[in-house]
Amino acid sequence: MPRRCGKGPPWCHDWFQERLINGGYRVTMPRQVVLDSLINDSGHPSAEDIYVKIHNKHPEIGLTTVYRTLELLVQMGVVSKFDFGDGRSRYEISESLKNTKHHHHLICTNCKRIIDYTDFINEELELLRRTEKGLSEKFNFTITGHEIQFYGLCDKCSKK
Amino acid sequence: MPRRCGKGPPWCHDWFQERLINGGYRVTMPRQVVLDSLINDSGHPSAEDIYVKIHNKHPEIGLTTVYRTLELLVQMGVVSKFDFGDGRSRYEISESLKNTKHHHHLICTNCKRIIDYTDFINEELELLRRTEKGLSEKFNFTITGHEIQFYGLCDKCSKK
DNA sequence: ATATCTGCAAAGACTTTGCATGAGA
DNA sequence: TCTCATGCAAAGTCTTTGCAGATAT
Repeated sequence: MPRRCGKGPPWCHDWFQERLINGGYRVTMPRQVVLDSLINDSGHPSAEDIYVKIHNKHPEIGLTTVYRTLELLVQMGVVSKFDFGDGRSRYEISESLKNTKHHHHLICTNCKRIIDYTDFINEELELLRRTEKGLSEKFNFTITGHEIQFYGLCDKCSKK
Repeated sequence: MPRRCGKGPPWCHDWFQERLINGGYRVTMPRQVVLDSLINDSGHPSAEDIYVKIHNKHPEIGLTTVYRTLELLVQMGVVSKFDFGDGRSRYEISESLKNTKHHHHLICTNCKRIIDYTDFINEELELLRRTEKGLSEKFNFTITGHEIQFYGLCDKCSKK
């Protein structure tokens, strides 16, 4: 039977507890803390970024658990995993669970700065939908996601 | 003074020798062998794939050199580096140096199969050009490349 | 009660670095 | 000749795994 948050701690989310239970998983503190950290993060944290961020309040949560939790969250479709080519995976809460608009990424290959852009998105999305449809028909793929990113040098790095 | 291939071995490419020299690099056997392997590879080999592929004919070329050469080739713009989320980098000769059309990738998240698709590319490219222009103006970025990939399950994997 | 989760330490996978030897110009 | 490139082994990162103890239901 799903527990209810009531006036619970900030990392307590009804919908998440229910999704865990429906998936046959247990509602644990580390899972809720990691999820909450991602909900309140506007960036693209790596596993270690998350570990460090929650470490003050929750020193009992280990890096291994963060990795394992992220894997679970990705598998549940709650979180998206990205690779921007700097050798570590980065995570972001799924757009549908956040109040942010759909966006793509612009990455500076020099300083690794990542910019989310939402401009031009509508046009892109429309094309993506069509492409997705075409691709799934032609190759018999069940398409679950896409990634679009632009690489280049940011203003500061290109001045040098 | 640039050497000329003449009736040299298959891995001898005039233009590459010149580009090396112009860049202040030396024309060495491993560099030419790695480049030639990529030219004759229609897939998306990892560093180790390349190492294995050339190892029979060139057992004297070590994995470290393959890594170092790939880094050089990417930096020279001769080769593109990709990350499909399976924990290793993958490489492809730049389209302008090969007789293949521009393509994007469709990746099966289960069996890791990668399909190059060229359909819908024209429409995509046109949109990308516009987006690139818009982004570079808005964020003052010097855009050097883009990556578009779709993820999903291939026909075989989605049947299971 | 008991199957799942967790933390720690150790192992694993890929990539990079240090250094002496070898090769290109 | 003299600098740059290479191979080997070792080190470095990020990530995963094994296992005993802790926790959720």
